[in-house]
Amino acid sequence: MRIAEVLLPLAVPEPFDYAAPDDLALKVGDQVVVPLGPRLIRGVVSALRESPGHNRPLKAVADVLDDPGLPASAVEFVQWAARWTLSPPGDPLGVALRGLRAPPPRAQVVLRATGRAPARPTPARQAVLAALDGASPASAAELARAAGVSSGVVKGLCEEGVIETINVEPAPRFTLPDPDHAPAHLNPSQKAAADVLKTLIAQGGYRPVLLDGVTGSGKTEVYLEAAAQLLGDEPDAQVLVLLPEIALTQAIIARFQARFGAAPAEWHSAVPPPRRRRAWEAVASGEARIVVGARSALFLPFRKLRLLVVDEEHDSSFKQDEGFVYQARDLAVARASIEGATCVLASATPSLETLRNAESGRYEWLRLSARHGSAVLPDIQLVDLREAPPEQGRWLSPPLVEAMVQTFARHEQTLLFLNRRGYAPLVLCRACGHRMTAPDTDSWLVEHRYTGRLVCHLTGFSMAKPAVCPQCGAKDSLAAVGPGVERVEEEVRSLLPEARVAVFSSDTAPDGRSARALVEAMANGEIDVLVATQAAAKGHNFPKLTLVGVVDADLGLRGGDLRAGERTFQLLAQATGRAGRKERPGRALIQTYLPEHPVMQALAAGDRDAFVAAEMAAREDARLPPFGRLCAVILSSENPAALERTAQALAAAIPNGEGVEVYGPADAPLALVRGRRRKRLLVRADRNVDMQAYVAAWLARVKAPASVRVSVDVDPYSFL
DNA sequence: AGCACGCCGACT
DNA sequence: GTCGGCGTGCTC
Repeated sequence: MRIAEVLLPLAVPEPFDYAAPDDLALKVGDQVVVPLGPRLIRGVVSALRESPGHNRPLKAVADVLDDPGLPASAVEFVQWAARWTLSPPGDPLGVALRGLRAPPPRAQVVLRATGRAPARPTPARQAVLAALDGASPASAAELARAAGVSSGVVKGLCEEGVIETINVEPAPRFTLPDPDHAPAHLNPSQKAAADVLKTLIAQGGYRPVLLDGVTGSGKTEVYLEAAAQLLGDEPDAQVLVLLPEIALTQAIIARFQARFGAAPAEWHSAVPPPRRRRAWEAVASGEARIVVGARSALFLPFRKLRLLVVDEEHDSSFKQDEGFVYQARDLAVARASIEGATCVLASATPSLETLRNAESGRYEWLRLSARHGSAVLPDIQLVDLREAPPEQGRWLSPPLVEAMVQTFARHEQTLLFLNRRGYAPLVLCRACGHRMTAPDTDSWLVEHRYTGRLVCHLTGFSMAKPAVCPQCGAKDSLAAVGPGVERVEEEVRSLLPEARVAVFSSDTAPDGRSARALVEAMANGEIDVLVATQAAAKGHNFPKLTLVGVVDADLGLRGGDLRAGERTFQLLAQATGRAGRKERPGRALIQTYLPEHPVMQALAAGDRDAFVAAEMAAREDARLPPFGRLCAVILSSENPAALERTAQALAAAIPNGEGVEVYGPADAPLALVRGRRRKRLLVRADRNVDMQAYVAAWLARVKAPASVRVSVDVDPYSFL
């Protein structure tokens, strides 16, 4: 008999077997309805096999759905992703089917004038016709509101035949990109890279490529031209561009629109569900040729994916840290391999993992040298805060203040970078030393002065700032400790009272529109000093910006995270790269207590290679990524005793294996989150070890009680 | 994810 | 004496 293996969007560890009735003519990727216990649920056929018999009675597949199926390669990718992340296949399957949850957009109706004159042209009726001129309202109520009359007036006009409703095509179709619409003029360095890339794409098959070039060297044009050549040669080919943040999609979509005369499909969580469904179907049918999106776009049902670009590949936002935990950059390489596509990883400061692959020759390495146009890299200086400390209660050192004053006098702009939202990261009682923390958590509450509240940045909890210390009851004893962007803004206002100062953080620019408004104000010179978190560090171009001040360069280095140095280098290189992009030379001042640290030395020298060499040597010594691999096993429970017992049981069951060590159990750095205690074990494995198999075998030995949650994070980035 | 089965508190 | 609380476990 014929057996269908069916993936279900549930937390079950493997596909379930069902009898495949011959009359359904099933194939891999079909969406089917299957019985599960007492109910019927949707699933996707992952394999079909012929079997002489079966070990137990099988239920039969109930039906095939009309919805488009997943291409076989997408099914393979879903299963690969599940194995890689040690997750039930239902997790990636759920992501892959997410676009189908919403109904498709309904046919739209608009009102328009028929041209017939109303029998009695009252003022109200004339107002309606005036409001209709040039507008296309979707309902009588909307038109009535626009005209300032009651909807009865509109209704009367409809009945008289003065206004009619017509059906229009739902959302605009995906227009085909035109590869010859507006070709870019590439400089010699870009052209050389684009030519290699075009050759690789034309050869076909899986090809991983690192596109490596400093900020402003024009990486986007390079992959745009490569995509143009591909779409010219193979009109049915598909291109996916993955971006680390939703905020960056608009800019890239505009670039594609300008280059190809057609907007690409957009895919991320902020796209309304009906439009997402249309995009999903357009990708499945092959109608959408270019997709720009965030990490989950990786799971779309491409028919013929030939080019996959991961832009800003080093960005830690590609790591999904909640729910289904995955690193989209790594999965992108896997998807490209399954699809036989070219995979371009682009960055000015590539991750050490990617650089290692490029150095070893596993990835093609394309380097862009020159900065675009006449711009030069900024002159970068370290400010040793031990020698030039700020005044008591201030955060800007005399050299930085001096530079800001001069810059302001020349009517040029300053960007002060501090990756810390709010006014102060810690509120503590001067009388008893009590630290304000979120309930059931160890994490500090951050003071926000704009809103007068204390906020937990991890859980979103917030409360009004209390008048007395909740611990000892002392009055007016709560002191703000340390700086956030709001506090630096306050300092700038007192230093430069005439300057126009603004703050750019996820608080002042919570959505794309307000972020764009701030970026535009800055670009138009309406702001003299911008105090910003990392929200403004990437992707924006400010021609009149000539001074970048990094308020606390050591911030990212505290906390003992494996990638602290790497991340700090990337972020600061990015932030200092903002200065002097047009003809004016830029300057960057980096405040640090650790001027001799390799990260700071490399930044000051503008020498990425020196930093990478030092960091690589240290990682190799410790056999840490990219020379080894890590996997975190995190236990959490509301019951401390059960947590402790499970941790001990797991520790006792650690299998022996060559080239693998397990550290812990230890309290997780944030040991208490939402009332749950957390413990962590960390696996380190050599690269030639099948780490996933090792961890799976280990966890299978121990049966954790339901009160203890066990979660696995392959290649962890956050050590919280 | 549902949905059932299972042992302990306030009701007709 | 029952109705029902949601902890635990199973679904091909």
